[in-house]
Amino acid sequence: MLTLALTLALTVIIYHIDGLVNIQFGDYFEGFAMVKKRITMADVAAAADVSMMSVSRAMNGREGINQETRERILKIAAELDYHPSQIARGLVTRRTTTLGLVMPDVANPFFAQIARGAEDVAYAHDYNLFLINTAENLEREKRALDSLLEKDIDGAILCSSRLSQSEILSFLEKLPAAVLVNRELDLPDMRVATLNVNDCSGAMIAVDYLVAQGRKNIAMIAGPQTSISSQRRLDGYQTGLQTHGLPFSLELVQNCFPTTQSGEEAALALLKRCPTVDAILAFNDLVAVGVLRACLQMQKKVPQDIAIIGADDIPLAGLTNPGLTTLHIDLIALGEQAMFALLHLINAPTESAKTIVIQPELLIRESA
Amino acid sequence: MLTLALTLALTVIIYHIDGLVNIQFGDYFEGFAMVKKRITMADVAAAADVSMMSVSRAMNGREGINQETRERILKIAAELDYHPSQIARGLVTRRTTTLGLVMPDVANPFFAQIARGAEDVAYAHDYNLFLINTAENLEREKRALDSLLEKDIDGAILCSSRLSQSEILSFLEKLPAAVLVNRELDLPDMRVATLNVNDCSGAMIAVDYLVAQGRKNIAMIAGPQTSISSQRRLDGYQTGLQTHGLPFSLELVQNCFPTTQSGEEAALALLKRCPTVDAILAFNDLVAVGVLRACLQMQKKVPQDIAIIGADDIPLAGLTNPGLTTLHIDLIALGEQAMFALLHLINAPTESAKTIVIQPELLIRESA
DNA sequence: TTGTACGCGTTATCAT
DNA sequence: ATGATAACGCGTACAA
Repeated sequence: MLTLALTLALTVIIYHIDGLVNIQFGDYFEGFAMVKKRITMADVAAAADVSMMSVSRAMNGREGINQETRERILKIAAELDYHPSQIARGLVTRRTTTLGLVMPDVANPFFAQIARGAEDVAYAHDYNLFLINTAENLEREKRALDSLLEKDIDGAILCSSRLSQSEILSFLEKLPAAVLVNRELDLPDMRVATLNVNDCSGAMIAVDYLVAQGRKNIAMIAGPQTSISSQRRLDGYQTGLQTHGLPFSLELVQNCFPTTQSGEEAALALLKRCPTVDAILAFNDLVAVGVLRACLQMQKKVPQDIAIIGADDIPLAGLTNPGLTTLHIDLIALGEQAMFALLHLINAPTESAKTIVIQPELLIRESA
Repeated sequence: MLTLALTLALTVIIYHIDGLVNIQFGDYFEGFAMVKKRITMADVAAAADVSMMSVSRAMNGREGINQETRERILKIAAELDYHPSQIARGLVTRRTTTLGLVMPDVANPFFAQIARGAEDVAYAHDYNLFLINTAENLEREKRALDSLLEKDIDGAILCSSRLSQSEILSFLEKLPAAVLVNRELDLPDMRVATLNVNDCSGAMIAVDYLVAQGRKNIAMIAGPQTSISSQRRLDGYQTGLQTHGLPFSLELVQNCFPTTQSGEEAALALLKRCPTVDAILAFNDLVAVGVLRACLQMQKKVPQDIAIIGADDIPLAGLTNPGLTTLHIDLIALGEQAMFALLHLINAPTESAKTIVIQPELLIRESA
């Protein structure tokens, strides 16, 4: 009964294959649901009474076809609502106009902004983007990368990858192109660009500023010890202290996870351990907000008693009270740049690896 | 010279096709870079001295193959690091284990959280997710959906789609399954589930609470007029006022874009127009933060002079000072639920459309 | 300018 | 249990 009722609405196309008459229904079943049949190049060719090659040439804007026939074919294709199967095309061309975007967590505004910028540029160039969350989980990252490879992506952007150098390399060698964000490459590869924030310099600038403001007891809430950018910021912090003849002590450094919650706990611990601290450099803005809350709890006025400087300038940084002084980088632009670099590698291969470094700028609000 | 140097490192595989001897290099060039050759099923079959069908059966865990041979093939496949081409498989099976996630803006924490939840579940079920940003641009949304269709996705989640009902329907009929978030469907379809927040009820609850707190002049900063959820919240707001015998006036409603900036401007305009307002219902938390800033500017104490209630409970809501009282919904869980619903539609088709409604709960912090 | 034959890597069908 | 062959929808190479 069901079948009958549905069948009535079907269009029937009759065409010849190998001398046989084939009757094909316009729609087919998928589970209990009816999916509109996909129009193929053969359908268009039949309707336009030309060969599939002419349709192919017309659709892809290739040479070697009469302008009239091209327009006629295009018109018919549009009428039939024909959309070429990228998957069939990919099988033969080995290009899928599909890219991978791999990051620890899209819910983290830092990465969300990057994703936004990257997707915008990808869209503008007719590429689709696979979103992968690794959740900082190494196994998950590896499995996800394999799945991308199985889908024949043309390239990928890896953000803050946890993979070892050799794991990264073995992934990259199966890919036409890739961009590494927040990660460096030991062995330069002409198919791989790297894009890093100059965290070290940023931290030094922050220390300079704090010293100029008369701060003498500058502490740091660092990120996870595995985080490359945290290591670089710690470096800059130490160097900054040295430059100004300030003593460095491990007591002044507290690690935490890159969350507000964890930042708050770390700051609380730090402030109890070193009550004389008058400035705190935070791993990033999320952590800085945690520090802000800790100060509030400890009845420390910001910036009077304690100055706070964050990093990244996520939107949240401009919304706290007091507003967060932070090391600004344009994250959406960063995402765009990463995608530009990737597309460039894919479409106009260079001879040497590109190394992009982004310089953060101190954005002074109220917290320092 | 270059070619020569590289050629030395290549593995050479010789096999027979149609009686011809074919020599194929282990790697090939893509631009100037060398991509490791993809191992195919034929390679594995040759290495294991079986037919491709046996390899297929072994890899897919199908019946009809000797346990010993299966294990032998699997071992060889692993040694060769063989990964089946999902794209070739998709061409024949019409299933790509690929889904679409369409939203206005991943950089908006509301959607970022949903994306996070959805990706987690998709990953757990071995699906890959295409991320699409529409930027609230109708043309872009349509083009992006077409590109997804061309890539043969198995299904999609559409968040806050701007498409007309007929446009949505014509998209859906080409898809095996879909989930609509923040959007309803006129015509029930067994391949489509809808997932909506009960915004109307949420707004009513908020009004109830404000009235119970003694507020008498409750205004609303609504979202864009095209936003369905804004319309629903406005509905609840009006009904709530009526229930308590409070007068409704268009003067008390101000529309804005769903950003903090725009919310701030709208609140400023509203407060100048109606200085006696003692409570504001905001379209969402982003807007509510804008309202908070406007109050700060106008020297109005929150919640003493003015109470503010937001919506969605994005992470930011818990970080402002004062903390934002808001209509809480678990956004990550929402994303998970949407993805569960989609996978269910794909793998276990139901007979009737599923309509999921999420009930927000008032989360009282300090702003009201 | 247009068309034919074939292959991309896999699964389905039907033999054996 | 295993294999040969034909699709899937398209582009490339070459022929007409």
